[in-house]
Amino acid sequence: MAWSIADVARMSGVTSRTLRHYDEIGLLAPAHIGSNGHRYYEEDGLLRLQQILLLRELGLGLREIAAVLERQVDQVDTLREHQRRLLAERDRLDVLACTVGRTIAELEENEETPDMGKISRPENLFTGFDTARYEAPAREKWPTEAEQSAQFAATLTEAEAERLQREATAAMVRMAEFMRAATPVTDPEVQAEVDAHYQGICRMWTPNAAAFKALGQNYVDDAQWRAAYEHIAAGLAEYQRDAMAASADARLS
Amino acid sequence: MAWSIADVARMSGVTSRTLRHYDEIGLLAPAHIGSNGHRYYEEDGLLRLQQILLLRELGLGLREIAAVLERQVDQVDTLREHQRRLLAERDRLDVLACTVGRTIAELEENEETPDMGKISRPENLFTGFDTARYEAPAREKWPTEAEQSAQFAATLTEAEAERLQREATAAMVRMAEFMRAATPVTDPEVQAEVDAHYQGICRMWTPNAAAFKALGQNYVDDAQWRAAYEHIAAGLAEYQRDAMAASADARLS
DNA sequence: GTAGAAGTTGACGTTACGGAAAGCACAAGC
DNA sequence: GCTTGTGCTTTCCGTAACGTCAACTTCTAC
Repeated sequence: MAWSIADVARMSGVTSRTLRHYDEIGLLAPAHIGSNGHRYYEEDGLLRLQQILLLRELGLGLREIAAVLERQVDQVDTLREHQRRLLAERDRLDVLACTVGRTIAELEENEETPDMGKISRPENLFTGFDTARYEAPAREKWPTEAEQSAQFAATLTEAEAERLQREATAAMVRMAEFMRAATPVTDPEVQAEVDAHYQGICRMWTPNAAAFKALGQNYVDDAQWRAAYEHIAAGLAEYQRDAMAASADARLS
Repeated sequence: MAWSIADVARMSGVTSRTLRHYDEIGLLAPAHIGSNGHRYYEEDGLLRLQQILLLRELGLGLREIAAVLERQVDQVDTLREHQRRLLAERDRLDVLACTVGRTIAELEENEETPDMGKISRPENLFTGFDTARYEAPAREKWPTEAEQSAQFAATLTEAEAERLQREATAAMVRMAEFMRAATPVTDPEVQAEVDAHYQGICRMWTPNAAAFKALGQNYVDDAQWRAAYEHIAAGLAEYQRDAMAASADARLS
């Protein structure tokens, strides 16, 4: 009893295209091929197809299925590993769905603002730059100054805040270029960047030498600031801190 | 301030290949291109890239991201739909992992048998053919005969049982061909098939006309039998039943 | 002057097929 | 004998989002 490709397709529920594919990749060859080129399958082929489809429904790849059927690997090991991947992927999707849910909630919450449709909130930028976060770690040491900077931040429109963020990002990238070129932190160009940074901070408050150095150290110590710098280049947080310390020593008291 | 492709790659954490890809598909074009062909990005490009990467981390496809950023679709709607898909896929993987776990357990349970490494257990065949299941629905009406068939099934080796299953599958496919050709159930060829079926059953017990007709009706009524027939061809269960009834009327008493 | 770094385009590979095009073989009906 | 229809064949393109060469140009540094 020989079945044509359409017979097997009807019996198994797959398309003839799939059967040709399995033949092509060597997963399931027909028992013989007629003089007209047609594929004919026998019962052992059907049995093999049944096994293929069972494993396929479990989510295994065709490569793995072939290895299992050729007895090259142990099927229990393969299935155990596969299950591990399935569970990991399930958990990933679970977390992802939660994140999407939170994003939706945030978008809807801000819907009444005229700025609807905006996705780039500060916490989503790569730099993690955030005026609210900016002041937080410093507040413990200089509460009065931190209060001033908070008041300043409150005066900004969102567009202005965004422009400041982009400027800060650009400055960080320029610093990274200096670092990559192994420019000493005392180099005039680097110090000019630090000066610009200092001027920016002075729009909020005016740190003295110790405060400015502490701020630099904070970029290294604070996890979020450090991540922001390290995301741009490895070692950038330390480089920024050293440059700020050099600037403070040279020009502040 | 113009950044090279490598600058943007460092800042954003993606590869330059990815940026070229985004340019290629029109998702993110550089601000301008130098006379040497190099891509240069400006701040608005960075901002757009930030949005792209945020949405990408949420699992959206680049096509959808483009639609959102071009304001062609509402982002909240898109995210909601996306979340639905994520949850559905998560559930699917959850079920799949459970199924794989059960399969592993079954395989390990049967490990001590000499037949380890075997995947095709009867319940996994497309036909759903199973000698244990075969007798169950009939047992209520003809308990004695069902007991005989159970004893017969117990005498079979697994290889013999499998051969019988394949024979049964082949017979079902032949019947499906007759049905597809609109062959009347009283046709001699069809009746020959039914006779062979009857002979097979007679190896277990010997139904009279009423029992044989009831068996055929059972193929239509029982969900598992019906599914096995319908899986091969729509309407096959009824066709089989009618053929068996015709045979019973003509040759049994 | 030449090595090295960084850029470019182009093409192929990945998964598991779907779909279309173009052609061959065989049967039925005119 | 010719057309039409059916079923099969091979071959190629497309999918998502890039990774990975390969071959080439351009610019900078020693």
